[in-house]
Amino acid sequence: MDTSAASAEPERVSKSTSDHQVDEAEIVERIYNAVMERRLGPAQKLGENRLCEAFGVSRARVRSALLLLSNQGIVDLKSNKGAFVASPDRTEANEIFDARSMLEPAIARQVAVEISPADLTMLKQHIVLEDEARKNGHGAALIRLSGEFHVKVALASGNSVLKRVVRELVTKSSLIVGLFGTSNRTVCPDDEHSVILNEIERGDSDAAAAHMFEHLVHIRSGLDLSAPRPEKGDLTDILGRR
Amino acid sequence: MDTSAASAEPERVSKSTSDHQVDEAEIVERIYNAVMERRLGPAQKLGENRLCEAFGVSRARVRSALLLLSNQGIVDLKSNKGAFVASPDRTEANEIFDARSMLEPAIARQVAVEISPADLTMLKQHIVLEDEARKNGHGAALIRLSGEFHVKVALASGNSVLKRVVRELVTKSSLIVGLFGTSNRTVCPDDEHSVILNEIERGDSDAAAAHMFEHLVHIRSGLDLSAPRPEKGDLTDILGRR
DNA sequence: TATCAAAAGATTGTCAACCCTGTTGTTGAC
DNA sequence: GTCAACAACAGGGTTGACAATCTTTTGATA
Repeated sequence: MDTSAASAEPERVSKSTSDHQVDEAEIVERIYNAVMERRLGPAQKLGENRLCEAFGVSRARVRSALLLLSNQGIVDLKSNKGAFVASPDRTEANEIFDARSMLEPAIARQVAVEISPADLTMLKQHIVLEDEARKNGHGAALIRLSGEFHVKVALASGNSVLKRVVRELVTKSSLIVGLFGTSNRTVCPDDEHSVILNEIERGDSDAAAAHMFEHLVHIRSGLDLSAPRPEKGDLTDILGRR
Repeated sequence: MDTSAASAEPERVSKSTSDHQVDEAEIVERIYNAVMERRLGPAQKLGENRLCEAFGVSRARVRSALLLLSNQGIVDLKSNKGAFVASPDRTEANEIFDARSMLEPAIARQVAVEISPADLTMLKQHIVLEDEARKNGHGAALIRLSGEFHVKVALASGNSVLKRVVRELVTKSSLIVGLFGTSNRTVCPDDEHSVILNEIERGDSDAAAAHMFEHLVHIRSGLDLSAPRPEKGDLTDILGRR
């Protein structure tokens, strides 16, 4: 009884106004969010038929979406065996955080130099949302919001390419934290986000970049990459079957 | 992009000698290369049926490949109208080069700090290839190699995530240079690559990062941001079986 | 009882045919 | 002569069935 994927179906309005046929992008989006909120865990199987009835679409569409997700490294597509949520190993975890440590401080610096009032408001509101989620004990939402902050900073750079890349990296980071995280506090420590945002608002680009780097170091330090990966995967994969 | 295709690929000798079933990855690869070598120009139409006969595969496979390319921003997928090679506008061009200016100097710096002898050899050999192509007047090859140098530097970082991102950015840059380039010399000026490589070999990380940044500025300065123009060509000739 | 083998069941991979949308060329009215 | 409506065509979008592969169950045998 998994069904941990988004089970809510969009209103099935006949076809008069906005039927809003679910397309690949939406399926990708939903799975993305499910991963971000940890409702989907690493190595979890994504059967095509399950997804079909979950989203109410045909298999072809599900397969397209899975192919896209595979291309982004969010799911592993094993031939004749099916789709599984990606299960990054230590190497990949390090690669992703190395990449983030290269990119995100530079993005924060640029955003601190020049940010539009609208984007600044957006980020401030995001902090409010985070605080509310933290206060109300909405764990899943907080996890997702913590990741989204980084995406929104990239969005504030006005560079859609950067935003896409960061989004991908952040999503994989969610998987990594789920696999290697040592405590629940490791998601995004305390209120570092608001500190960074303050520096962005002040235009202190050096501080913003430095703290973004620090922030990533903190997240990373909450991981235990020495531990062997928990075996959620298929036993046949682990136990050979060669 | 690679997914797990690097693993076992048993020769599927179905009925003929070297039939070699082509999969999505190969179609993507070929179109990638065609774009890198400018055999495919911006806004060029990629009809599904044409591609089918060009590659000798079914439509479903072509559609999967096009979806992947669309997701990477290499082709535009217009509903009920077909697939077209992407035609980046000024905004996107700036975004891509901004992203490259953020990433690639940082990568060059890291590579200069620590590079394996094997990777160093690989880069040196690449420079040799570039020189040969330049000397022998192999324009298309030189164009592709010029882009590939940047990908190989990312590869030398040992970070497959970075490599993927850079590869995507470089490919789009090929489209941009094809659209906005003012002369043939703008591809990758002179021997800046070998200069950068020397600094990497010397371990002069600051110089390597600075020159990589300069190098990107040079490429960018060779662009003239004005209206794009479409091109033509026969797909079967360009993409025909190798 | 444990092990192996074979068949049944389930899931994925592939393909071909059908349907719908957009385009183009023609015709007829103003 | 110009424009609008309509019909024929081409092309992409969708669906369903079928084939190939893997997993599980079942049964026989040592």
